[in-house]
Amino acid sequence: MDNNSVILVCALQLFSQKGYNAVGVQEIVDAAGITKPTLYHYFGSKRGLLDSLLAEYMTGFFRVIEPAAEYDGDITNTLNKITFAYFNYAQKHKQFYRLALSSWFAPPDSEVFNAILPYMQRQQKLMEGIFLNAAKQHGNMKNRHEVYAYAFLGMINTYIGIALNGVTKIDDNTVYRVVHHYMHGIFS
Amino acid sequence: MDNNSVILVCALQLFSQKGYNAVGVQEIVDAAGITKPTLYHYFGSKRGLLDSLLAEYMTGFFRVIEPAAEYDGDITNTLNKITFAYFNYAQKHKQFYRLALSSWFAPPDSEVFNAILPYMQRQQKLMEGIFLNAAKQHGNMKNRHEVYAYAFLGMINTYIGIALNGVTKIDDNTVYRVVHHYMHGIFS
DNA sequence: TTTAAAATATACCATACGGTATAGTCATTG
DNA sequence: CAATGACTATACCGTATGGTATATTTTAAA
Repeated sequence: MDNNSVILVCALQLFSQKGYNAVGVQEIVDAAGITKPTLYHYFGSKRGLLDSLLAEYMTGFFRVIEPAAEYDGDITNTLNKITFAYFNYAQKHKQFYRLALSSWFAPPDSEVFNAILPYMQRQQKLMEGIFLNAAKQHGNMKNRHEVYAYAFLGMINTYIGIALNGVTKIDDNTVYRVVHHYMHGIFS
Repeated sequence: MDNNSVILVCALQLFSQKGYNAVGVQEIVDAAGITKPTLYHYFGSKRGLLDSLLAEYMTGFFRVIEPAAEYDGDITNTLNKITFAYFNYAQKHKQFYRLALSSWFAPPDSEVFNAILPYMQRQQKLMEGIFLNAAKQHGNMKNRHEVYAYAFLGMINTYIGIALNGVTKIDDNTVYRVVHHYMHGIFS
Protein backbone atom coordinates (compact mmCIF):
# COMPACT_ATOMS: atom_id res chain seq x y z
CA MET A 1 0.00 0.00 0.00
CA ASP A 2 1.38 3.43 -0.89
CA ASN A 3 1.93 6.12 1.71
CA ASN A 4 -1.08 8.12 0.56
CA SER A 5 -3.40 5.23 1.44
CA VAL A 6 -1.56 4.36 4.64
CA ILE A 7 -2.01 7.92 5.89
CA LEU A 8 -5.74 7.85 5.09
CA VAL A 9 -6.22 4.56 6.91
CA CYS A 10 -4.32 5.70 10.02
CA ALA A 11 -6.04 9.08 10.08
CA LEU A 12 -9.49 7.48 9.83
CA GLN A 13 -8.69 5.13 12.67
CA LEU A 14 -7.44 7.94 14.93
CA PHE A 15 -10.06 10.53 14.00
CA SER A 16 -12.95 8.12 14.52
CA GLN A 17 -11.61 6.98 17.86
CA LYS A 18 -10.32 10.17 19.49
CA GLY A 19 -11.78 12.97 17.40
CA TYR A 20 -10.21 15.25 14.79
CA ASN A 21 -9.05 17.97 17.18
CA ALA A 22 -7.61 15.57 19.72
CA VAL A 23 -5.33 13.92 17.17
CA GLY A 24 -2.05 15.64 16.27
CA VAL A 25 -0.34 15.43 12.91
CA GLN A 26 2.68 13.90 14.62
CA GLU A 27 0.51 11.12 15.99
CA ILE A 28 -0.79 10.33 12.53
CA VAL A 29 2.61 10.18 10.84
CA ASP A 30 3.98 8.04 13.69
CA ALA A 31 1.13 5.59 13.24
CA ALA A 32 1.72 5.57 9.49
CA GLY A 33 5.46 5.08 9.90
CA ILE A 34 6.36 8.20 7.90
CA THR A 35 7.29 11.82 8.64
CA LYS A 36 5.41 15.07 8.44
CA PRO A 37 6.66 16.36 5.08
CA THR A 38 5.29 13.23 3.43
CA LEU A 39 1.83 13.93 4.82
CA TYR A 40 2.01 17.57 3.83
CA HIS A 41 3.19 16.59 0.37
CA TYR A 42 0.03 14.59 -0.25
CA PHE A 43 -2.60 16.56 1.65
CA GLY A 44 -1.26 20.10 2.11
CA SER A 45 -2.70 20.51 5.60
CA LYS A 46 -4.44 18.64 8.39
CA ARG A 47 -7.76 19.96 7.13
CA GLY A 48 -6.86 18.85 3.62
CA LEU A 49 -6.32 15.36 4.98
CA LEU A 50 -9.77 15.41 6.57
CA ASP A 51 -11.36 16.64 3.34
CA SER A 52 -9.62 13.96 1.28
CA LEU A 53 -10.69 11.33 3.78
CA LEU A 54 -14.35 12.35 3.58
CA ALA A 55 -14.25 12.72 -0.21
CA GLU A 56 -12.74 9.28 -0.58
CA TYR A 57 -15.36 7.46 1.47
CA MET A 58 -18.33 9.62 0.54
CA THR A 59 -17.79 8.85 -3.13
CA GLY A 60 -18.24 5.14 -2.47
CA PHE A 61 -21.09 5.87 -0.10
CA PHE A 62 -23.19 7.82 -2.59
CA ARG A 63 -22.41 5.32 -5.32
CA VAL A 64 -24.35 2.84 -3.17
CA ILE A 65 -27.01 5.16 -1.73
CA GLU A 66 -28.09 7.07 -4.80
CA PRO A 67 -29.22 4.10 -6.91
CA ALA A 68 -31.02 2.68 -3.87
CA ALA A 69 -32.88 5.97 -3.42
CA GLU A 70 -34.68 5.94 -6.76
CA TYR A 71 -38.40 5.98 -6.01
CA ASP A 72 -39.94 2.86 -7.53
CA GLY A 73 -43.60 3.68 -6.92
CA ASP A 74 -43.80 1.87 -3.59
CA ILE A 75 -42.68 4.01 -0.65
CA THR A 76 -42.23 1.08 1.73
CA ASN A 77 -40.19 -0.84 -0.76
CA THR A 78 -38.07 2.20 -1.57
CA LEU A 79 -37.37 2.91 2.09
CA ASN A 80 -36.41 -0.74 2.56
CA LYS A 81 -33.92 -0.49 -0.29
CA ILE A 82 -32.36 2.68 1.14
CA THR A 83 -32.21 1.37 4.68
CA PHE A 84 -30.53 -1.77 3.49
CA ALA A 85 -27.98 0.29 1.55
CA TYR A 86 -27.24 2.47 4.60
CA PHE A 87 -26.90 -0.44 7.01
CA ASN A 88 -24.74 -2.31 4.55
CA TYR A 89 -22.32 0.56 4.04
CA ALA A 90 -22.17 1.44 7.73
CA GLN A 91 -21.36 -2.15 8.61
CA LYS A 92 -18.65 -2.41 5.95
CA HIS A 93 -17.04 0.88 7.00
CA LYS A 94 -17.74 1.19 10.70
CA GLN A 95 -14.88 3.59 11.44
CA PHE A 96 -15.94 5.90 8.66
CA TYR A 97 -19.59 5.88 9.65
CA ARG A 98 -18.65 6.61 13.27
CA LEU A 99 -16.62 9.58 12.08
CA ALA A 100 -19.47 10.76 9.86
CA LEU A 101 -22.03 10.51 12.68
CA SER A 102 -19.85 12.35 15.19
CA SER A 103 -19.09 15.04 12.61
CA TRP A 104 -22.76 15.52 11.76
CA PHE A 105 -23.58 16.16 15.42
CA ALA A 106 -20.46 18.24 16.05
CA PRO A 107 -20.76 21.92 17.06
CA PRO A 108 -21.75 24.25 14.21
CA ASP A 109 -18.45 26.16 14.12
CA SER A 110 -16.25 23.08 14.32
CA GLU A 111 -14.09 22.02 11.40
CA VAL A 112 -15.51 18.51 11.19
CA PHE A 113 -19.08 19.77 11.00
CA ASN A 114 -18.32 22.15 8.16
CA ALA A 115 -16.34 19.46 6.38
CA ILE A 116 -19.25 17.02 6.39
CA LEU A 117 -22.09 19.51 5.95
CA PRO A 118 -22.30 19.37 2.11
CA TYR A 119 -22.47 15.58 2.15
CA MET A 120 -25.27 15.63 4.70
CA GLN A 121 -27.23 18.18 2.70
CA ARG A 122 -26.86 15.94 -0.32
CA GLN A 123 -28.36 13.05 1.63
CA GLN A 124 -31.18 15.27 2.86
CA LYS A 125 -32.03 16.35 -0.71
CA LEU A 126 -31.94 12.74 -1.83
CA MET A 127 -34.48 11.75 0.83
CA GLU A 128 -36.68 14.76 0.19
CA GLY A 129 -36.90 13.67 -3.44
CA ILE A 130 -38.35 10.34 -2.37
CA PHE A 131 -41.02 11.85 -0.13
CA LEU A 132 -41.88 14.44 -2.77
CA ASN A 133 -42.50 11.62 -5.22
CA ALA A 134 -44.44 9.62 -2.70
CA ALA A 135 -46.61 12.62 -1.89
CA LYS A 136 -48.17 12.33 -5.37
CA GLN A 137 -49.77 9.10 -4.19
CA HIS A 138 -50.13 9.90 -0.49
CA GLY A 139 -51.71 13.30 -0.23
CA ASN A 140 -51.23 13.62 3.52
CA MET A 141 -47.47 13.77 2.96
CA LYS A 142 -47.63 17.07 1.15
CA ASN A 143 -45.41 19.89 2.43
CA ARG A 144 -43.97 17.59 5.03
CA HIS A 145 -41.22 16.12 2.86
CA GLU A 146 -38.49 18.13 4.62
CA VAL A 147 -39.32 16.89 8.11
CA TYR A 148 -40.10 13.37 6.86
CA ALA A 149 -36.71 13.15 5.21
CA TYR A 150 -34.93 14.45 8.28
CA ALA A 151 -36.80 12.13 10.60
CA PHE A 152 -36.17 9.11 8.42
CA LEU A 153 -32.44 9.82 8.27
CA GLY A 154 -32.49 10.36 12.01
CA MET A 155 -34.14 7.00 12.53
CA ILE A 156 -31.67 5.20 10.28
CA ASN A 157 -28.76 6.79 12.09
CA THR A 158 -30.29 5.97 15.45
CA TYR A 159 -30.41 2.28 14.56
CA ILE A 160 -26.94 2.35 13.05
CA GLY A 161 -25.79 3.94 16.30
CA ILE A 162 -27.40 1.10 18.23
CA ALA A 163 -25.56 -1.40 16.07
CA LEU A 164 -22.21 0.42 16.27
CA ASN A 165 -22.50 0.49 20.05
CA GLY A 166 -23.22 -3.21 20.11
CA VAL A 167 -26.70 -3.02 21.65
CA THR A 168 -28.16 -4.99 18.77
CA LYS A 169 -27.06 -6.42 15.45
CA ILE A 170 -27.92 -5.40 11.95
CA ASP A 171 -29.43 -8.06 9.72
CA ASP A 172 -32.12 -8.23 7.04
CA ASN A 173 -34.74 -8.58 9.73
CA THR A 174 -33.58 -5.36 11.41
CA VAL A 175 -34.00 -3.46 8.16
CA TYR A 176 -37.56 -4.67 7.82
CA ARG A 177 -38.34 -3.79 11.45
CA VAL A 178 -36.88 -0.28 11.22
CA VAL A 179 -38.84 0.63 8.10
CA HIS A 180 -41.94 -1.01 9.50
CA HIS A 181 -41.56 1.01 12.67
CA TYR A 182 -41.14 4.20 10.68
CA MET A 183 -44.21 3.41 8.56
CA HIS A 184 -46.58 1.77 11.05
CA GLY A 185 -45.31 2.48 14.55
CA ILE A 186 -44.12 0.36 17.39
CA PHE A 187 -46.98 -2.07 17.86
CA SER A 188 -48.06 -3.57 14.58
CA MET B 1 -23.17 37.34 38.73
CA ASP B 2 -20.10 35.85 40.42
CA ASN B 3 -17.06 34.71 38.47
CA ASN B 4 -17.90 31.04 38.94
CA SER B 5 -21.18 31.49 37.06
CA VAL B 6 -19.69 33.80 34.43
CA ILE B 7 -17.07 31.18 33.60
CA LEU B 8 -19.72 28.47 33.28
CA VAL B 9 -21.85 30.62 30.98
CA CYS B 10 -18.92 31.57 28.74
CA ALA B 11 -17.58 28.02 28.62
CA LEU B 12 -20.99 26.63 27.65
CA GLN B 13 -21.32 29.19 24.88
CA LEU B 14 -17.86 28.42 23.45
CA PHE B 15 -17.97 24.65 23.91
CA SER B 16 -21.37 24.32 22.27
CA GLN B 17 -20.36 26.50 19.34
CA LYS B 18 -16.79 25.41 18.60
CA GLY B 19 -16.31 22.17 20.52
CA TYR B 20 -14.46 21.40 23.73
CA ASN B 21 -11.09 20.62 22.16
CA ALA B 22 -11.14 23.64 19.85
CA VAL B 23 -11.59 26.09 22.73
CA GLY B 24 -8.55 27.11 24.75
CA VAL B 25 -8.59 28.05 28.41
CA GLN B 26 -7.25 31.48 27.47
CA GLU B 27 -10.21 32.02 25.17
CA ILE B 28 -12.63 31.19 27.98
CA VAL B 29 -11.07 33.52 30.53
CA ASP B 30 -10.87 36.32 27.96
CA ALA B 31 -14.58 35.92 27.24
CA ALA B 32 -15.31 35.89 30.96
CA GLY B 33 -13.15 38.96 31.58
CA ILE B 34 -10.97 37.20 34.13
CA THR B 35 -7.59 35.46 34.22
CA LYS B 36 -6.51 31.85 34.30
CA PRO B 37 -5.81 31.45 38.02
CA THR B 38 -9.40 32.41 38.73
CA LEU B 39 -10.67 29.63 36.49
CA TYR B 40 -8.25 27.13 37.99
CA HIS B 41 -9.22 28.23 41.47
CA TYR B 42 -12.85 27.27 40.87
CA PHE B 43 -12.54 24.26 38.59
CA GLY B 44 -9.05 22.83 38.98
CA SER B 45 -8.62 21.96 35.33
CA LYS B 46 -10.23 22.36 31.93
CA ARG B 47 -11.76 18.93 32.30
CA GLY B 48 -13.01 19.88 35.76
CA LEU B 49 -14.77 22.85 34.17
CA LEU B 50 -16.46 20.56 31.67
CA ASP B 51 -17.54 18.17 34.41
CA SER B 52 -18.94 21.00 36.54
CA LEU B 53 -20.77 22.36 33.53
CA LEU B 54 -22.42 19.02 32.79
CA ALA B 55 -23.20 18.35 36.45
CA GLU B 56 -24.79 21.77 36.82
CA TYR B 57 -27.18 21.43 33.88
CA MET B 58 -27.80 17.69 34.17
CA THR B 59 -29.06 18.15 37.71
CA GLY B 60 -31.80 20.46 36.49
CA PHE B 61 -32.42 18.23 33.51
CA PHE B 62 -33.08 15.08 35.50
CA ARG B 63 -35.18 16.99 38.01
CA VAL B 64 -37.55 17.60 35.10
CA ILE B 65 -37.16 14.29 33.26
CA GLU B 66 -37.41 11.81 36.09
CA PRO B 67 -40.84 12.79 37.41
CA ALA B 68 -42.12 12.88 33.83
CA ALA B 69 -40.84 9.35 33.27
CA GLU B 70 -42.96 7.67 35.90
CA TYR B 71 -45.11 5.10 34.14
CA ASP B 72 -48.76 5.96 34.73
CA GLY B 73 -50.32 2.84 33.20
CA ASP B 74 -50.81 4.40 29.76
CA ILE B 75 -47.72 4.09 27.57
CA THR B 76 -48.83 6.74 25.07
CA ASN B 77 -49.60 9.20 27.79
CA THR B 78 -46.30 8.51 29.55
CA LEU B 79 -44.31 8.98 26.36
CA ASN B 80 -46.15 12.24 25.75
CA LYS B 81 -45.19 13.48 29.20
CA ILE B 82 -41.53 12.57 28.68
CA THR B 83 -41.35 14.03 25.21
CA PHE B 84 -42.86 17.25 26.45
CA ALA B 85 -40.30 17.40 29.26
CA TYR B 86 -37.41 16.80 26.87
CA PHE B 87 -38.57 19.36 24.33
CA ASN B 88 -39.23 21.88 27.03
CA TYR B 89 -35.78 21.55 28.57
CA ALA B 90 -33.99 21.52 25.21
CA GLN B 91 -35.78 24.69 24.18
CA LYS B 92 -35.00 26.46 27.43
CA HIS B 93 -31.33 25.45 27.32
CA LYS B 94 -30.48 25.21 23.64
CA GLN B 95 -26.73 25.67 24.06
CA PHE B 96 -26.56 22.97 26.69
CA TYR B 97 -28.64 20.52 24.70
CA ARG B 98 -26.45 21.14 21.63
CA LEU B 99 -23.39 20.39 23.71
CA ALA B 100 -25.02 17.27 25.15
CA LEU B 101 -26.02 15.97 21.71
CA SER B 102 -22.58 16.56 20.17
CA SER B 103 -20.93 14.95 23.19
CA TRP B 104 -23.18 11.90 23.00
CA PHE B 105 -22.18 11.32 19.37
CA ALA B 106 -18.52 12.19 19.93
CA PRO B 107 -15.79 9.57 19.35
CA PRO B 108 -15.60 6.88 22.05
CA ASP B 109 -12.15 7.90 23.34
CA SER B 110 -12.87 11.63 23.41
CA GLU B 111 -13.11 13.52 26.67
CA VAL B 112 -16.58 14.90 26.02
CA PHE B 113 -18.02 11.46 25.32
CA ASN B 114 -16.67 10.01 28.53
CA ALA B 115 -17.82 13.05 30.46
CA ILE B 116 -21.42 12.66 29.31
CA LEU B 117 -21.59 8.86 29.20
CA PRO B 118 -22.94 8.32 32.75
CA TYR B 119 -25.74 10.83 32.20
CA MET B 120 -26.75 9.13 28.98
CA GLN B 121 -26.76 5.72 30.62
CA ARG B 122 -29.02 7.14 33.31
CA GLN B 123 -31.46 8.32 30.65
CA GLN B 124 -31.32 4.95 28.95
CA LYS B 125 -32.13 3.12 32.23
CA LEU B 126 -34.97 5.54 32.88
CA MET B 127 -36.53 4.77 29.50
CA GLU B 128 -35.98 1.04 29.83
CA GLY B 129 -37.93 1.18 33.07
CA ILE B 130 -40.93 2.57 31.23
CA PHE B 131 -40.90 -0.06 28.51
CA LEU B 132 -40.38 -2.81 31.08
CA ASN B 133 -43.47 -1.63 32.90
CA ALA B 134 -45.45 -1.29 29.69
CA ALA B 135 -44.45 -4.82 28.65
CA LYS B 136 -46.66 -6.17 31.45
CA GLN B 137 -49.64 -4.90 29.48
CA HIS B 138 -48.24 -5.23 25.95
CA GLY B 139 -46.75 -8.71 25.67
CA ASN B 140 -45.12 -8.09 22.29
CA MET B 141 -42.76 -5.58 23.94
CA LYS B 142 -41.05 -8.23 26.03
CA ASN B 143 -37.26 -8.45 25.83
CA ARG B 144 -37.22 -5.48 23.49
CA HIS B 145 -37.13 -2.78 26.16
CA GLU B 146 -33.46 -2.01 25.53
CA VAL B 147 -33.85 -1.31 21.84
CA TYR B 148 -37.23 0.40 22.34
CA ALA B 149 -35.70 2.78 24.85
CA TYR B 150 -32.73 3.53 22.64
CA ALA B 151 -34.92 4.09 19.59
CA PHE B 152 -37.30 6.35 21.48
CA LEU B 153 -34.44 8.49 22.79
CA GLY B 154 -33.02 8.56 19.27
CA MET B 155 -36.32 9.78 17.90
CA ILE B 156 -36.66 12.48 20.53
CA ASN B 157 -33.15 13.69 19.85
CA THR B 158 -33.73 13.60 16.12
CA TYR B 159 -36.70 15.93 16.47
CA ILE B 160 -34.85 18.18 18.91
CA GLY B 161 -32.06 18.30 16.35
CA ILE B 162 -34.57 19.38 13.72
CA ALA B 163 -35.78 22.14 15.97
CA LEU B 164 -32.28 23.28 16.98
CA ASN B 165 -31.33 23.51 13.31
CA GLY B 166 -34.41 25.56 12.59
CA VAL B 167 -36.08 23.16 10.16
CA THR B 168 -39.23 23.11 12.22
CA LYS B 169 -40.49 24.47 15.51
CA ILE B 170 -41.34 22.72 18.73
CA ASP B 171 -44.84 23.20 20.07
CA ASP B 172 -47.45 21.05 21.80
CA ASN B 173 -48.60 19.75 18.45
CA THR B 174 -45.09 18.58 17.59
CA VAL B 175 -44.94 16.57 20.79
CA TYR B 176 -48.17 14.83 19.93
CA ARG B 177 -47.02 14.10 16.38
CA VAL B 178 -43.64 12.70 17.44
CA VAL B 179 -45.13 10.29 19.94
CA HIS B 180 -47.89 9.38 17.53
CA HIS B 181 -45.29 8.67 14.87
CA TYR B 182 -43.33 6.50 17.28
CA MET B 183 -46.45 4.58 18.30
CA HIS B 184 -48.42 4.36 15.05
CA GLY B 185 -46.11 5.20 12.18
CA ILE B 186 -45.99 7.88 9.58
CA PHE B 187 -49.43 7.64 8.00
CA SER B 188 -52.11 7.42 10.62
C1' DT C 1 22.98 8.26 -19.01
C1' DT C 2 21.55 12.49 -18.10
C1' DT C 3 17.69 15.14 -16.26
C1' DA C 4 13.70 16.51 -14.18
C1' DA C 5 10.11 15.75 -11.15
C1' DA C 6 8.00 13.29 -7.45
C1' DA C 7 8.64 11.68 -2.84
C1' DT C 8 10.79 11.61 1.60
C1' DA C 9 13.83 12.84 5.76
C1' DT C 10 16.32 16.10 9.11
C1' DA C 11 15.83 19.77 11.65
C1' DC C 12 13.58 23.59 12.67
C1' DC C 13 9.93 27.66 13.40
C1' DA C 14 6.49 30.56 15.78
C1' DT C 15 2.65 29.99 18.36
C1' DA C 16 -0.74 28.17 21.42
C1' DC C 17 -1.60 24.89 24.69
C1' DG C 18 -2.88 23.49 29.73
C1' DG C 19 -1.23 24.64 33.95
C1' DT C 20 1.29 27.08 37.99
C1' DA C 21 4.54 29.74 41.33
C1' DT C 22 4.33 33.93 43.42
C1' DA C 23 2.42 37.93 45.16
C1' DG C 24 -0.79 40.20 46.37
C1' DT C 25 -6.10 42.09 47.30
C1' DC C 26 -10.12 42.11 49.92
C1' DA C 27 -13.83 41.04 52.94
C1' DT C 28 -14.85 38.46 57.11
C1' DT C 29 -13.90 37.17 61.81
C1' DG C 30 -11.62 36.79 66.45
C1' DC D 1 -6.58 45.76 64.96
C1' DA D 2 -4.69 41.43 63.50
C1' DA D 3 -5.14 37.59 61.03
C1' DT D 4 -7.26 34.34 58.30
C1' DG D 5 -8.91 32.43 54.07
C1' DA D 6 -11.19 33.10 49.73
C1' DC D 7 -10.16 35.14 45.57
C1' DT D 8 -7.50 37.19 41.59
C1' DA D 9 -3.52 39.24 38.69
C1' DT D 10 1.39 39.10 36.72
C1' DA D 11 4.44 36.49 34.73
C1' DC D 12 6.06 32.36 33.68
C1' DC D 13 6.78 26.95 32.75
C1' DG D 14 7.47 22.86 29.69
C1' DT D 15 5.36 20.81 25.97
C1' DA D 16 2.77 19.98 21.83
C1' DT D 17 0.81 22.08 18.09
C1' DG D 18 0.36 22.81 12.77
C1' DG D 19 3.47 23.80 9.41
C1' DT D 20 8.03 24.47 6.61
C1' DA D 21 12.96 25.47 4.61
C1' DT D 22 16.34 22.67 2.97
C1' DA D 23 18.47 18.72 1.44
C1' DT D 24 18.42 14.15 -0.17
C1' DT D 25 16.70 10.01 -2.26
C1' DT D 26 13.88 7.54 -5.58
C1' DT D 27 11.50 7.11 -9.99
C1' DA D 28 10.80 7.52 -14.70
C1' DA D 29 11.20 9.76 -18.94
C1' DA D 30 14.41 11.75 -22.76
